[in-house]
Amino acid sequence: MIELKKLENASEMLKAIAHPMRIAIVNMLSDDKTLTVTEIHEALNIEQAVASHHLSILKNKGVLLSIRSGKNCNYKLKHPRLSQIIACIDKCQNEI
Amino acid sequence: MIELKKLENASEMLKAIAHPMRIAIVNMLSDDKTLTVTEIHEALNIEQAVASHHLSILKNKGVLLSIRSGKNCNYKLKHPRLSQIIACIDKCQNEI
DNA sequence: ACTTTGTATTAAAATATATACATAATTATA
DNA sequence: TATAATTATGTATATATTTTAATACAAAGT
Repeated sequence: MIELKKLENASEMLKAIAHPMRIAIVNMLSDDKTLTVTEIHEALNIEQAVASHHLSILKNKGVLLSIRSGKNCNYKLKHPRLSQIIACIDKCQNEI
Repeated sequence: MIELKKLENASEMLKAIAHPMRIAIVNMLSDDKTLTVTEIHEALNIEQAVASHHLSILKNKGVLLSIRSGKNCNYKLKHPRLSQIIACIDKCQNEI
């Protein structure tokens, strides 16, 4: 973690997650779950284009990967352990 | 993690960490270590004012806390477990 | 009081990110 | 092929963050 390239890569990944809606998305996809764009935009009550936009950011920064299945596009965590980040922040928020 | 306020708070904290230099700072402070502004800016080869700026962002967002001791100001992680976030990203980067 | 050392703040310019809306592209089916 | 359903992209505007440089503030020693 000394090299600048690695630091920059790590910060890109973290920056991708560091948005309220994108945290909610990563959280929904914990436990190796898979969801479509429609399922996500309906669950979060955001417009389809907004959901698609956030999903593409997460995909481009290596947080998610997508698998198309007919008309649908299924998204899931590229690294299942990434949901630990949300859990970690959550614990910190609940501390005294 | 359903409430918007909590999501926003979590994203603020993650955004604070999501910067190459600030990741390096959090990493330096793992294992409950304590370092002064001077130690940090010299170790990272950045200007004093830049280090101070990043440290104040981390402090304001609840990532670090500071204890003044004479002329020096010692910084440490508010929640030691936060260094797990760096470790987690690091593991993801080293995966196949 | 003056100087040195350590830390923090400010302002301005450059860069990046977010938001909203419209529309395009892709796939399946009638 | 026409159209309906699902997903992706483009554009414009607003907002936020980063960077740099200068300077201010605080504590300690002379």
